[in-house]
Amino acid sequence: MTGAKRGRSFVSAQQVAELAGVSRSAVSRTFTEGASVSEATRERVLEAAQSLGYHVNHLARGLINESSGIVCLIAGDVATPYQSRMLDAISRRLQAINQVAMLINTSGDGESVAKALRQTLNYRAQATIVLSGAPPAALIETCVASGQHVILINRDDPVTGPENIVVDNVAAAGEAFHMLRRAGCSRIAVVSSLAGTPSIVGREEAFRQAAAAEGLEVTVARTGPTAYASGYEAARQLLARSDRPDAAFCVTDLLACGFLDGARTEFGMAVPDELCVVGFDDIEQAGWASYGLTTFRQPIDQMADHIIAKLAAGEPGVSAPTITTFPVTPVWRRTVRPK
Amino acid sequence: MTGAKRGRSFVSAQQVAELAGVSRSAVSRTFTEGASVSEATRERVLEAAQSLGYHVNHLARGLINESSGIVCLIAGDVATPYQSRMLDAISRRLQAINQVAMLINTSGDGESVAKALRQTLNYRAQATIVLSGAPPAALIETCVASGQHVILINRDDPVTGPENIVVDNVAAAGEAFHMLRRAGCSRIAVVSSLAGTPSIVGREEAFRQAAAAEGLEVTVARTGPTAYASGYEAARQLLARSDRPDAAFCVTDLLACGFLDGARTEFGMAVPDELCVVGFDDIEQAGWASYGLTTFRQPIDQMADHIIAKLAAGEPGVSAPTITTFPVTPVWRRTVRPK
DNA sequence: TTGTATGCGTTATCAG
DNA sequence: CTGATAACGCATACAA
Repeated sequence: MTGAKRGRSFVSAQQVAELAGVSRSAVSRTFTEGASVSEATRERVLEAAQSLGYHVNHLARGLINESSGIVCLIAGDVATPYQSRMLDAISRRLQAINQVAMLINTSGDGESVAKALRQTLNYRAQATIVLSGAPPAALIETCVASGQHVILINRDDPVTGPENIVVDNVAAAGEAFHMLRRAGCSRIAVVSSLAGTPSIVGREEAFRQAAAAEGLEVTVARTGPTAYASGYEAARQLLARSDRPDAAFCVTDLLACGFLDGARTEFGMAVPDELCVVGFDDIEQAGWASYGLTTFRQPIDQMADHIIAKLAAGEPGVSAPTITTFPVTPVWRRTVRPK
Repeated sequence: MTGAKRGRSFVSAQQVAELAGVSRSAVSRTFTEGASVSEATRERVLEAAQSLGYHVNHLARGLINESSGIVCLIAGDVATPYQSRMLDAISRRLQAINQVAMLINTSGDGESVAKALRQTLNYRAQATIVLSGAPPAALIETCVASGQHVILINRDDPVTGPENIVVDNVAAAGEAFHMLRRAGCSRIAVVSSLAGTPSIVGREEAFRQAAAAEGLEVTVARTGPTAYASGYEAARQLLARSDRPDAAFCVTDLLACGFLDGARTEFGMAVPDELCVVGFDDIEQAGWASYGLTTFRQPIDQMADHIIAKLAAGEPGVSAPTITTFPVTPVWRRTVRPK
C-alpha cells in the first residue's frame, strides 16, 4: 500500500495499479495511444481509474517526451473584440489537435512581454503565439533555439522571429483610399492611435502614400490608445476645423465606431452623405445596425487554420524567418457612398 | 558531459551546472525562492544560465511540490464582451500571484465541458474557474477531491461545486422593473435567450415575479442564443404586435444593443420617449454613444479580486459549498426616462 | 554553503 | 502481453 494518500490529492497511476492488481506499466499503457494491452486488463484498469478518479499527469508525461502539449498565447488587450475573437479562433482549434492554450496577459507595460516569453519557456510550451506586444529579439531566439514554434501575428517589425503572420495592410489601405476617392471625397483624414504598433503605422503610412501618389495631403489624428474613446475624440478635434474633412480612414474598427459616434453626436453629421468612413478589422460591432461600417475583414479563421497547420507540421523550420501575408477583403456596408 | 543535446531542445539544470562548474543542486537553489546559496556561486550559475538560455522547468517543479501554478479557465464564448472582459480581469491578476491561466474553450457542445474538466485534472491545475457552461457534478467532485479550488461564476444551479460566485440577479431584476414602472411604462417585455443559463432564467424569472407582484403580465421573447442578433430579432417580433410594448428588460446588454437597433431601424422608434430599455452586465458597448444603455453593472474587478483571494488563501475549504453574492449597481444612461 | 542521494508520476526499453 | 527498471528535470533531506 505505497500510495494511499487519503483524499485531498491527485491520484497516481501507482494507486490505480494497486487497486486493479496490475503493474504501473499496465496502467500507463492503458492510457497511452497505440500501446498494446489486453482488453481484459484494460478494462480492469479503466474501472479502477474511474472509481479512484485518476487522470494522467500531463506534467510528468511532458517530462519524458519533451512535449507538454501547451501552447502559449501572449496578448495585451484580451478584452478587445479583435483580440478576443482571435483568441477564440486559436484556442478552439488548439483543442482539436490535443493541445492546450496557456493565456499570458501582458497588461500594458513592456517588461511583461519579456516575462511572458520566459513563462513560455518555463512551461516547455510547444509554441508561442504573440497576438500583440513587442517581444525582445533575444528571448525569441532562445525560444526558437529551444525548439519552439514562435509565431508573431501582425508584427512585421524589421527584427522578428521566424514565423510571421501578417495582413496585407498596404493593399487594403490603398484600396480604402480609392474607395473614398471614388465616393468623391477630397478632404480625407486618417484616424489612428498613439500605440505605434507595426500594423497601425503600416496602415497609416500606406494610406498616406496612396494619397500622396495622387498629390493629396492627408491629416492624421492620434488622440490616444487604439480604442473607441480615441476615435470619438478624433472626431471632436477633426470635425471642429474650418476645413472639416469629408472622409476618414480609421486604422481600426474600434476607432471607426468612436469616430462615427463622435461625428453624429457632436456634429450631427450625416453618414455617408456628408462624411464617409472606412474601418479596419471587421469586428462584430462593425456589422451592428447603428454602425453598418464599411471596413476590411481580416480572415481570422484562415489565419488560425494556418497557425494550426504550422504547429501540426511538427518541428519548426530551422531556416530563415517566414512571412505569410493574408489578403484583406473589403466589406461594403453603409458608411461609404456607393459608385 | 552528460547533457549536451546540441541545440534544438530545452536547456536543463544539468547543463548549467556543468558549465558553471557546480552541482545540479546549486543550480536548483539559485532559482528557488529562499534557498541558501553564496553570492559567488549564485552569480556563476546565473551567468551560465543566461548564456545557455536556461529556464526552470515548471512541469518538473510541479511534479515535486504538487503545485503546477496553473489555473484553468473554462469558457464557452471567449469572443463575447462580457466573457473576454472577465478573462482579462482574472488572467491579469493570476500573473500577479505567479500563477498562469490555462484557457479551455468549450466551443458549444456539452460534452466538451467535461473534457475541459478532465484537462484541468491532467495538468494538475491548482484551481478550475468555470466562466460558462454546465460541468458534470461527478467531475467537479473529483476536482475537489484532488485538492483543487473549483469556482463557478454565475452558475447557481441546484447542484453545484464548492465555491460559487454569483451576482444578485433578483435584486437587479426587481429594480429594473421599478425603474420601468416609474418611467410610466405599462406594457413591458422581457428579452431573453434560448440559452437557459441559470443567470438568464434567474433574471427572467425574477423580473416576471416583480411584475406579477404588481399584477402585471409580462411577455418574454426568446429568439435565439444570447447575442446581438437575437435582440434584434426580438424587436422585430415584439414591436410588430398590435399591443406594442413600451419597455423592455433585456437580460443581457448584447441582447439590449440588438433590441435597440431593431427598434430604431425596423420601426423608427424613439428611445426613451416611445420605448424604454434596460440591459444587464454593462459591457463596454453599452456606454457607446449610439446606445447609451441604462443597465446594471457587474462588479467584475471585485469578483476577480475575490477569486484571487480565495486562491491565495491556499487549500480550498473542505466544508460545504460556498455561495458569494455580489451586488449589481444600476448605471443610468439614456434608454430609460428619468424620474 | 555545498554536494550526494532520493523521490515526484510518467513513459520507453527490455527481458520474460 | 506483461512487469521490472531506467530515465525525464527538478527540489530537498541529509551529510559533509
